[in-house]
Amino acid sequence: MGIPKAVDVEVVEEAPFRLRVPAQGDMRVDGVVFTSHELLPDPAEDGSLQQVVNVATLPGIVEASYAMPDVHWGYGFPIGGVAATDVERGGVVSPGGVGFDISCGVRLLTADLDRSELPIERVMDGLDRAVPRGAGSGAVWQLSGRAELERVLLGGSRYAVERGHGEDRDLERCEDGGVLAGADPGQVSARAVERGLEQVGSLGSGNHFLEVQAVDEVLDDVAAAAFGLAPGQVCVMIHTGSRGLGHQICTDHVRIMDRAMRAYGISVPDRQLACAPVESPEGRAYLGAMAAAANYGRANRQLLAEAASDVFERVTGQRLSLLYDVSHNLAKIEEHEIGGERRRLCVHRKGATRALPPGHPDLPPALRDAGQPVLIPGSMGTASYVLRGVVGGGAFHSTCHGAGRVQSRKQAARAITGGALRKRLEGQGIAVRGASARGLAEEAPEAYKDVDAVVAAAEGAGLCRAVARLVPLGVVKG
DNA sequence: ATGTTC
Repeated sequence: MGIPKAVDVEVVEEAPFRLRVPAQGDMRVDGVVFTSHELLPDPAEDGSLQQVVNVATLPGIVEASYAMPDVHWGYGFPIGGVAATDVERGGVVSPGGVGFDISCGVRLLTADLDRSELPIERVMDGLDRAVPRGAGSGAVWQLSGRAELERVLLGGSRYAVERGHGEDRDLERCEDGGVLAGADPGQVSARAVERGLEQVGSLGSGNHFLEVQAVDEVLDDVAAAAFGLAPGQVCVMIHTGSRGLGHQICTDHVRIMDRAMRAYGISVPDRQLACAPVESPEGRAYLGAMAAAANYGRANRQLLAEAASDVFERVTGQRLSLLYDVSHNLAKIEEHEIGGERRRLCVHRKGATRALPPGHPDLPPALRDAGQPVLIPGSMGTASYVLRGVVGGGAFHSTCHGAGRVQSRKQAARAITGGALRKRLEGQGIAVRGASARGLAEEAPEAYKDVDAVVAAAEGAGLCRAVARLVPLGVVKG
């Protein structure tokens, strides 16, 4: 990824948890980072602040190039970045603004059980057998060919439910009702299809996980009651995305846009920011393929949730109930007010979560008064959070997505062995299943920011409110 | 994140 540029940018702390980088040079808007100086990665080692500056040069960008408190270095755009472009005024879409794991996201399910009555080892043994994971193949579904895969790409979670994996109520609890409109399977390459055929209903590797958790602390009584969360309650959190299919789609369309940019007269300070106007053949092609990958990721989480629910039913007699499913890697066409006018924007959220405020019409009735649940997976062995959107938030109704890395995978693996980490987690009473030693070491908590501090910064910046803090009882890792 | 280097 190269060496970070010596960043010579002015950073003004204009409010608590709000740093501003005034526009200079080719920047069309300011940069705004919702964080403190303490949480901001060291510019000598991490290029994310320079990436916030680079994103501010994109054609059609409005308001600001935003970054969340968990910001760190990514491909082109920072992870934790939010950028919106005005579709009718030459605004671009950039695959790097979504990332390689298109529609990576989180689903949280609740069990009507207290942690004291959960036979955790038996549940974990069941999950160990039921959850396909790791870099290779193995999945809940085996698709017969392109025709069947296209039903997944068009139907997302709804298709999984139609096939008997879940119930209609689940779809109300999914962003966009479980299906992102505008999917165009014709823009998905043969290679992406090939990679996708054998991975629907699989966890993957890296920071993806399935955790059994318990509510440690309720921080907003009213919203927690609306979400069905109580102290001691058992939950299941699933963090995964669109696997090799989404990765291939990103690769394919970065290449297409890299070649097309010149024809549109677009120049960017970093090739990884390859982009095209939303209203161009290349822009539409990417958004159609991206929506297809989003639906694949949603079906993936739906299938894994059903597999986990089957395990809970066998072991405890109780099925799981879906609280919410939301992505943190997506570009969406949304309407927002800019300078007193409703504008159609392409909102890129990369390692950032949509956080709709109470009363928003896109929320289902059961969640409308409380606001959208925002699901924040912590690093392994640490807390996770449920947050909610707030009226008057910021960054086009967005907030953080997780703890955010501070060490590379290589650095983390050098610092601790997988065996030592497993022992430590088990010493903390956390059951670990099926993780490779290397994979475990790469995900060591010390490789991440403190999720409590990240959430405090997101709240302090006024982006969201904390509803509940969850702690892990057992983790299934790829 | 990723058939972890087309």
